[in-house]
Amino acid sequence: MIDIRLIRENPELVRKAARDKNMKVDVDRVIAVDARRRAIETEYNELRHQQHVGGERVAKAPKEEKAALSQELGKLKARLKALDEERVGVEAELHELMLLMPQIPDPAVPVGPDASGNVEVRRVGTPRRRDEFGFEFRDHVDLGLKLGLFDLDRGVKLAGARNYVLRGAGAMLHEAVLRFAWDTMLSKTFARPGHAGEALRFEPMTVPVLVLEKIMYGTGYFPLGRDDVYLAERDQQCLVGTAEVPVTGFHADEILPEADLPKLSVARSTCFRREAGAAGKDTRGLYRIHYFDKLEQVVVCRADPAESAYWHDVIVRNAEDVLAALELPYRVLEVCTGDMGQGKVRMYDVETWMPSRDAYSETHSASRFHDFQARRLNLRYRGDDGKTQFCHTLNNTVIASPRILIPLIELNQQADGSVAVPAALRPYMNGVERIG
RNA sequence: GGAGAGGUGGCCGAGCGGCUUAAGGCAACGGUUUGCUAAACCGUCGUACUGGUAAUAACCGGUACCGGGGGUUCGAAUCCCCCCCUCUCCGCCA
Repeated sequence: MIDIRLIRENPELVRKAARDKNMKVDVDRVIAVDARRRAIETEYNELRHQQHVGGERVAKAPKEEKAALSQELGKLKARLKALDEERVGVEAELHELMLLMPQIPDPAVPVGPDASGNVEVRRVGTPRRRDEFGFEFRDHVDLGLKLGLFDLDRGVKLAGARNYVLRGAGAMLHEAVLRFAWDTMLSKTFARPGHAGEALRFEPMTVPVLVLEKIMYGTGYFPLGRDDVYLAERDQQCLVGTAEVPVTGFHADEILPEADLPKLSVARSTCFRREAGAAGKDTRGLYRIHYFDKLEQVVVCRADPAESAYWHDVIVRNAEDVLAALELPYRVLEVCTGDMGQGKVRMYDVETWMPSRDAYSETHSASRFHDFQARRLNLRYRGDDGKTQFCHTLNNTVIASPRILIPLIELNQQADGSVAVPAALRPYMNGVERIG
């Protein structure tokens, strides 16, 4: 959500944001509905005031005058009721329209139509192409099936297309990667800009993966992303596509003391995605699947763009540290306006090299929202000056598996068909150095 | 799932049709007193929208909000209906 005042005072800014983000929004309609809403409210308030004043007169009037006065006031009721009914309709329309308004991207974000407009920021590690292995390259599907790391057919039998079962060393590798990511996150300390002495840590937490719709709206996944979400309609709950949703929503409808900020949280969850718009795309293997596990980092901080930017760098770096420790080549991309999504101010994707795809492919996504989610979630803090403000929110993947197993398996394959376990993961694999 | 009790401001807790934004207490903040701390005393002490003087500052006023929604009434925190949540007991269960 953006501030309605921004639309009233600077509609062109919002129109441009929508254009740049490839979104269709009706700014004029918002302005008109908002004006009507305020007119209704003014009249309604005025009539209610009359009613209150009149009501007091009834209470104090001599008995014989009460009936006449009451009857007189009764005339207000019809108008008030009509006004109230119109207000409900107008507010509902305004709310619906506001849910569609784009967050204004940072001026530094490259303007572009889609993923083709994304800009590479840096590249770390050396990608290895399939013909550079010195033996016959196998992709993760071949390797995984041969080594018994997962079972795709039975995953489909159990749950339909894009489902799978990790087994044996594959299941262990999955857990190892996640547990390694936990430990990496929890071993670090952080300080706010200008507070060098601080030793803030990410707080580990578990969260519900089945949440109420309001949290989906609050984090910006509804209404526009609804098609990609599994619904448990009987209970009016939704399966989350990321722990970002419950973690960011954790303090919804609260006013936090400024001293409690920033809130640094990290949570693992299973993530459920319908992949509604992706029919026929990435159908091979473990790349695009309906469920996976992900460790997610979330930051809730003061409404300060500079601090927000600072934490954005921090969470990108955290992800990079994990990839570097796993010895995986990756690049960081600045995502352009057309590819960044409704609520985001700025966004970086991290793409890890996957030889089978002959490309860097998305494994992480780091987003900065400013107060977009906080407004929807009603997530505020009370500043040291006593004023309440909406927080800023950010999030990034720490690790998502099994997608990350694709480069991990493929890049560590040996001539004999076995897969070497990177040193960082061996402690989490009971010391196993080689699978197969 | 069944039966009962209950949901009021940061917390505790009165109110049970008008004079209640809501007593009282605690916490918090400002001040007086004070060698310091404490105590005592005085004051402040919700959120949002909105009107006026006015700068989105300050002040004065209005409206909404006593779990959520609807109803009765000139008027509802207070009465009625539906829903949600919490607690206790019973049942079931990892």
